[in-house]
Amino acid sequence: MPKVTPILLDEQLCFSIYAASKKFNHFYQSALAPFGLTYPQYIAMLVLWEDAPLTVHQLGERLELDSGTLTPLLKRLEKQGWVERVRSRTDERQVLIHLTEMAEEKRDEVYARIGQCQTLLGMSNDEIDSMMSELVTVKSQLDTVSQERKIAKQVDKQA
Amino acid sequence: MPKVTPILLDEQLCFSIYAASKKFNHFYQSALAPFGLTYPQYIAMLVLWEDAPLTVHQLGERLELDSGTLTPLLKRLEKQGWVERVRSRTDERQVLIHLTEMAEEKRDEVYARIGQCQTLLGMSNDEIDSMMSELVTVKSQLDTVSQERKIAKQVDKQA
DNA sequence: TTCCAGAGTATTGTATACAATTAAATTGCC
DNA sequence: GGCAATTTAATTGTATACAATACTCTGGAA
Repeated sequence: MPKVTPILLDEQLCFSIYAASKKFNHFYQSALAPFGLTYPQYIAMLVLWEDAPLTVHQLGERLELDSGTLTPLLKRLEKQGWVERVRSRTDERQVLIHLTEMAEEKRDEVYARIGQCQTLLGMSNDEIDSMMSELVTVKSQLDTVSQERKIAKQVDKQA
Repeated sequence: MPKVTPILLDEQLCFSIYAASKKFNHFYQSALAPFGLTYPQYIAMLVLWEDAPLTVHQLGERLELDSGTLTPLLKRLEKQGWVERVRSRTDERQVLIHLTEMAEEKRDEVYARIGQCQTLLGMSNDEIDSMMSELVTVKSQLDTVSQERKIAKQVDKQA
């Protein structure tokens, strides 16, 4: 009997995404070094530059992160002067994340820096569009399958 | 003057990859729950099932991880009975990662489990191939740009 | 032989992630 | 109005990642 082998293409796809994600992370970290921002911190700032103030929960929905990740991340952003965490008066459960003046002032600098670095990537809009739509497919498949914790059940049904 | 905006497509591409990577991670974690393996642990096992024994360095090259990540990961795999870490006799600097009997025995079970779960993804080989080749492009771009720490220099040259 | 540059691994420190739990505040329902 | 269920953040515990450093070992040069 031949060796049982896993579906290698899927493996490789997953690993490629995993590796690309790490590389992007490093790329942004280098690009944003002058500002001392990590990639997760940067995307949090991006959302806030659009829509601040937001609650931790609202920010988490946009970034697909929970309070276990965001609370310490936001504390670090606060310590570095980018945001202020303010307990809401109308609903004391909520913490509103406000931008500081520094954040407003540095926004265009950060945008410009990222813009410059991204041009180094040299991907066409078509290439990007195509990848994005495929990634959306993958993500929604993964959502359907795993978000509802159906994996075990479905596999067990097969057995 | 209009607001300066970053190159949103690139942002979205990066975020899509970042989010997809996290979802894949969770997907594998659920699928492998019966074995108690995380995704990074699983890909380490995959490589070892192909080629054990390997040194930490060799494993790290395949997985694109350094000893700072691998050492604790491998210690956990050892504690759970999947591998043995054996200091090489011919070169005392090296640590050889061997598979345990349990690992050999469970290999096909793990493969089968992943095979079952992956069929739930429902992507065609063509779709997967196309994504992979695009991801390889992105990764090599990121390698070229950032691996050699050229980002700052190149941007500064533009200024 | 001795010394030293480099290789290989481990450790330390910082920053994510996320499941699970806790704690506080609010809402809904009687 | 009073209390249970829900919502929202924070906390705890585990597991990656990775830069920077430390430490040991090896092989070659003086």
